Amino acid sequence: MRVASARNLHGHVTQQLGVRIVSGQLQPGEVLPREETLAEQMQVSRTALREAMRVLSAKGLVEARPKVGTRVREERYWHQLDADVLAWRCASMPTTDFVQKLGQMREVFEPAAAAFAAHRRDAAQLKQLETAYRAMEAARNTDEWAQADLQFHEAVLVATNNELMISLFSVVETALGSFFVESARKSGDFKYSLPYHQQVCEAIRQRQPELARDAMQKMIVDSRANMSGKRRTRKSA
Amino acid sequence: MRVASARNLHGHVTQQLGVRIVSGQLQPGEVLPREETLAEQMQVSRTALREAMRVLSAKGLVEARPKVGTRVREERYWHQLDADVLAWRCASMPTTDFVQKLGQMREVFEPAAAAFAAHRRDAAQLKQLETAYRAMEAARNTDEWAQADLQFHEAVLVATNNELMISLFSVVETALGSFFVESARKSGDFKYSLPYHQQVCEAIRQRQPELARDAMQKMIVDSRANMSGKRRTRKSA
DNA sequence: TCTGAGCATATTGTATGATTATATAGATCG
DNA sequence: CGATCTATATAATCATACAATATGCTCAGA
Repeated sequence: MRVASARNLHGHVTQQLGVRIVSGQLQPGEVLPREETLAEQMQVSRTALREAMRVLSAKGLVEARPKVGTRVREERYWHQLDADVLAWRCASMPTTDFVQKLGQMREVFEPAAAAFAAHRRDAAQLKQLETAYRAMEAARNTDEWAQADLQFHEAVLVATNNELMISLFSVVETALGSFFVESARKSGDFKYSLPYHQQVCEAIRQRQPELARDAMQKMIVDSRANMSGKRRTRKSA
Repeated sequence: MRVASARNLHGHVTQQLGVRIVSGQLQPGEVLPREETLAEQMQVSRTALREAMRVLSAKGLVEARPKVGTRVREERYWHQLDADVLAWRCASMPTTDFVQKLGQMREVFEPAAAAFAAHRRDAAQLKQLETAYRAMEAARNTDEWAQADLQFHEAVLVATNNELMISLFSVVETALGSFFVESARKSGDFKYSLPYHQQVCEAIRQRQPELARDAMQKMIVDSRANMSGKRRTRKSA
């Protein structure tokens, strides 16, 4: 998932202001300094500042009106599923509370996605899935594992043939990504969840939605327990 | 959910270009005319055009690079869960296929949301829910019903205390909204789903997640059958 | 002929100043 | 006291100039 590139100047400005808003440094309701002043403060032209504001406005973070100024909107208007908003939030408040909310999202739609995938997958999508699975089997270290794992889950989502779910996965997974690798690193045996993946893969191959759903469900519950520090149950088949 | 207002000039431009891209009139890979030319074609200044481009770029629809120009990105990069992208899509391709995908999303996360709500709701949130339910009971026509229905489902989502789910609901529901009222209008007895709502409400009140999940699930399945034209089964309690 | 460095060029990126539209608050009139 | 009109601050739009940056071409050298 591409995130607001810092390559351009307005990208920098967008990011800076975005973080300041999402982190709470700029409170909702607060009106920002007028364009000219703020541009001067940030050492950029009004053009760059305005383009940044336009983006923040599109993300629901601010609202600009003539005469009154630009004010920070309340949280309920923020586009919480926007990749940038999510990233800024992860950067500024890495509270376990927020990670749990992301985990809840996964827990909700990944098992459902596995079921849909078992319904609708085509041959090419199954092949992608099996390739990812074999890469997980072959992984020699946590990095290889994490990469293959991500591809596996992405393959499941792609096989749903529902681009809305793919997009949701992409957003949530990117936000959770850093925690996954950390989790894998903490775990002594990083391949402990391989049997679950095998079951999911097999169920999708045989077009058995309920089996796929259950296997995915168990995998996530176990993964969650592992992330929260609890010792996993060793499985070998 | 606020959508790109057409109040501002760049809002108009954003919308026009957005629709042209999402509808396929502008194909992925295609490079747009250079800023100066395009601005002239659309009878706006380069400034307004650029601010629109910046927004479209933030939504993943286009990518601009010096010397090469601005090109339409492939669909997999589009932010499919963006409210505007979704709205443009609904406007340009009202195919049943896409409506089904939206319905799948609902089917996945609304029952889960009901279960979470039963877990985590506080007193105020329950009150909101019950208020919405009574409004549904009291509805005298399809418009009142549709409004109360929306408030009911929103109250369930709010009670999850997970702003990511709230946002997802807000986006999906807005896109589906027009189809709901149409569905209610087509149905002779628009209150046929009231018993399901009662069950959901009661389960959340009693903090019984699984009951809430099941009731919501049944409601959605039934609603879906109704929308696809099949005659509903008359229920009275 | 092939290869790579460097230069020319087209396009977006940034900056600045001026003008217009708009919403708020205050003044004025009934 | 209330409604309407006016003044004004701010964002919105426009026009123009200049800077940065990729791309592709040219041309020297092997």
